[in-house]
Amino acid sequence: MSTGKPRLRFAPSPTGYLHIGGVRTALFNWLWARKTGGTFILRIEDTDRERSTPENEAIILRDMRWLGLEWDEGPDSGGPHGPYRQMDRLPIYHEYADKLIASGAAYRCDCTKDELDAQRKALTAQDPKAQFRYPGTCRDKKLPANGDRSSVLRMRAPSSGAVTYRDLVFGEVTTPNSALQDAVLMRSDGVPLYNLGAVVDDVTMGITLVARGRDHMINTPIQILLYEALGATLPQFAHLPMMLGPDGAKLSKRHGAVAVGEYREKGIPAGGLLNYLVRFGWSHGDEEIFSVADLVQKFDWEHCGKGDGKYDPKKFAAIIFEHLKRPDLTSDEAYANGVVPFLAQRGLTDAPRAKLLAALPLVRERAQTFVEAADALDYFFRDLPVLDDKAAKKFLVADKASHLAGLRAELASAPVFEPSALEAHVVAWLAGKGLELKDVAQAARVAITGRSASPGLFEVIAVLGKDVVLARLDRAIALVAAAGA
RNA sequence: GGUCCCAUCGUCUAGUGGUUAGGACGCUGGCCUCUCACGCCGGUAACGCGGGUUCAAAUCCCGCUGGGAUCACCA
Repeated sequence: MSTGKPRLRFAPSPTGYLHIGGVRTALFNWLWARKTGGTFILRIEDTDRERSTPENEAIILRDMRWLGLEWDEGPDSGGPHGPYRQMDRLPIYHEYADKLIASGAAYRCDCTKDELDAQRKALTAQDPKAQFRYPGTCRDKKLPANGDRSSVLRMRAPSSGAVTYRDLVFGEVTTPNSALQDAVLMRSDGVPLYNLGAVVDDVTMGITLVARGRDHMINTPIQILLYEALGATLPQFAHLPMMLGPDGAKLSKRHGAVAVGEYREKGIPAGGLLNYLVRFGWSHGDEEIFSVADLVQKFDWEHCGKGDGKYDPKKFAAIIFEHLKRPDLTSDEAYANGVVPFLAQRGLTDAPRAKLLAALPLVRERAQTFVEAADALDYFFRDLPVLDDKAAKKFLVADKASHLAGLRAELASAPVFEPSALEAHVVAWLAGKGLELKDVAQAARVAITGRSASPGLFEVIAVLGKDVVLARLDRAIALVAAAGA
């Protein structure tokens, strides 16, 4: 605050895994903090004790790190405005609750939930369309601030007037106070509810810009009233449109993967995931593909859209593929790091780094995920390729035997083991026999890769090296001979 | 139902009074080719409706319709 630099926060609730909708919110906050040289804070809102777990918190932290959305202040790293876990901040909320009571902005209410539920039920029985609102029973009871623990804290909501604020994406938003009611701010057990916890934390942590999902927009007027009651400086607000499922319903598991962890396990690069998410509600002219560094430079609030969007798996796959194809977005080193765990899953734990880096370029434009890349890379790292039955039956046949033997001899005598030279060498030999490349290519491919589809034959041969290729051809020649016998 | 919000191809979007309404994904026709891909060229497809304002409206205003959010001692 004193530095004048923006302070932003992402405040997930550890009641479940990190959801990609949440990531989008985190990303926008993080981008703005990084672009402006501000501070990005991770705050854990764990006041829902029934559903919050330390395991979920650990998952959120792990996934945020995997995404590269590092925080400057947070529950594990600490910072000058901690603690960063709401259940560790209870005394702060109590202090602010007392301030609100003292100023008359809030009061204690000892109506029980059962009483209120009964009233609600009675009302709806009488008029099904009526909406129950707290009748203000305890408004003027002047219950002691720190007395009976069975009382909740309620805000004294104004019934007239209106709250207007300027949203960075939605513009001016006005809500009449008549729509408000005396909302509960703190439970009878002394744990704050969302509106109180968020406001007190945002005030005490010096948050200058609150960017969150549009589903929170309804809370903003209440929170603004609280800021005013506390005499605190208002932050700016930016609400982000919703990301829905392909059918327009709330994005959920039945639409596919929603947990960040699932994307990692499927071999999705983090940068690609972020690229897809940023395009949800933000644009930069016709540009679609961005590195994280691009985004830090280009992101702004002016070009955030207001309309909700639907998640599109096809578009998602296309953006991911783009990141996987382009070395400027996923460097060879990063690609290698990304694919290594999936090679390990196939038992290929000792793939030599140099060979991996040499083989990668052949696979990039053929793999939509690191999982597919590991599959495409498989035969580079086995002594002998796993032969695909159908491919072998079709192409490793008797009438190819002499071609394979001839190819073996040509490769054995090839002066340079480099793709274009190899191709020229082989094509020349074939031409002498009145043959074309396609007459031997598939048989050779199956012999060398075990499959009927692969990157360019000579590129593969060059990466594998002469000894390996000759050995594989020898095995195939032997197989053909055995089958013919 | 109350309150708030939104509305351009199927999807993500560009567009801020004058454009043949652009791009991307998808779908599709073709080219390239040792297989599979990549790539390249082309096609398909949108301003929800109705009123205004204006010489001129996808762009501004109003209404309608449609969609979403929210109305807990969840966040």
